[in-house]
Amino acid sequence: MHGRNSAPSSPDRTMGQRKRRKTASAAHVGHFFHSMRRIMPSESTSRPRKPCNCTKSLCLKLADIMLITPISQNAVSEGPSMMSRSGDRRPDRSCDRDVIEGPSLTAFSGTEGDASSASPHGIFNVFQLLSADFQACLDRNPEAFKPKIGKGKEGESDRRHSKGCNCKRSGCLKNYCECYEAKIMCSSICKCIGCKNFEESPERKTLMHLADAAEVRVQQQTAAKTKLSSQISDLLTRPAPSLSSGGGNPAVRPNSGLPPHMRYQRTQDKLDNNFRGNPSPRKSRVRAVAEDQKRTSWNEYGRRRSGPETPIRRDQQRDHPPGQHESGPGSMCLQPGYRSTFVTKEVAEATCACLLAQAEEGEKLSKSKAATERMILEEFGRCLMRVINSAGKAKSDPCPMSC
DNA sequence: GAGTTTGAAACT
DNA sequence: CAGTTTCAAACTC
Ligand SMILES: [Zn+2]
Ligand SMILES: [Zn+2]
Ligand SMILES: [Zn+2]
Ligand SMILES: [Zn+2]
Repeated sequence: MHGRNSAPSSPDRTMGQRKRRKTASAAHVGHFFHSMRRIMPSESTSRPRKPCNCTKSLCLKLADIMLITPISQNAVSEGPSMMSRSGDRRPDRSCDRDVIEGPSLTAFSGTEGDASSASPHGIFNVFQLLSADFQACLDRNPEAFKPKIGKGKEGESDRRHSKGCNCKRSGCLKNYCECYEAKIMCSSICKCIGCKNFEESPERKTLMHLADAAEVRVQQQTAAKTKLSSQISDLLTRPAPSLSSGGGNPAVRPNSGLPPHMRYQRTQDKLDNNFRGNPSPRKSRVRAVAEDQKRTSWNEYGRRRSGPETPIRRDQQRDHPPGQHESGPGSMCLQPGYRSTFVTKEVAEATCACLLAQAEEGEKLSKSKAATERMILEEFGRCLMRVINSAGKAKSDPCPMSC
């Protein structure tokens, strides 16, 4: 049935008559092995491969099949049924691209040794219950199970494409190129035209640098987001601090463990300062802040906050030593001309509206001043969370606030 | 998401 | 071997 085939260059056409001429090719096999890697997680770090989307290529789609049916139940007589489609076309290369990194044959052959030494027929013995399509594949191409690119694990010299690429228009610097996709240089066996994928290629170096920079950027972004999230959740879970000197539990130190710009008392100072120009003793402070916001543009607001008549308090002086920018902490989006990617003017306004709503709510419910301020701060924390989540999704939603 | 580009493999 | 066809993935907008 699977006797050694003649030359690979002379395909056997007799078998095609009985069961639709479709050939399980090296492409199929590559797909097959990567499918098996998902099923048999013998490898330490075998990231799952995305299943292919072949529809017309006679791809066997073993990823799906094997996940449903145990290998032992894939009767050999049912070979044709394993074919995904009944077309009469050749297999496609796409699945073959999966084989670039090379499957770990030891996982299937049960033999020790590296992948390159595993014999195709050893593999075949393990899976002899598989369909005749695989037998045909092996017969047709004894090299089918050999990875195109040596894994080069510790040894690195064998990291080269077994056949070389034939790129003509990609410069071998896009993933169209199998060499580039495998993160290796093109070699002398490549027949590419206009290749820029060699060690000294300036284009290649530029590309590598860009990729590295992008990677660093992503890492920094992730780290910053994580840190900010933890800080905010810390704030939200903190017990309500006392605002007045005699009010709270003396054992609690509300400011401990928070960076200066997030300490509660400091924030309270900001509220006070924001409001200092309009000191109506009758109104509650939060109410006055709200009214201030209502009739003041954001630019004016920001400018006025740092106006000349602002009384400088001692703790503010600590935060803003001479020479530092005059804008208060957390007010970036309020600075004239500053444009934040995520804290846009709309976001800032929406945030203030949310805070105002909390202020009014607190007043309506006759809450204490401390309780109302606490509500406002917690609302602020929720607003920040929304901004952070919105930024994480990197959507272009102009206003992540939903209040 | 739709449309285009690309190169491997099958085929002639 | 070269040229063509076919295909799904990579890429672009
Ligand atoms: Zn496929
Ligand atoms: Zn190439
Ligand atoms: Zn190459
Ligand atoms: Zn090349």
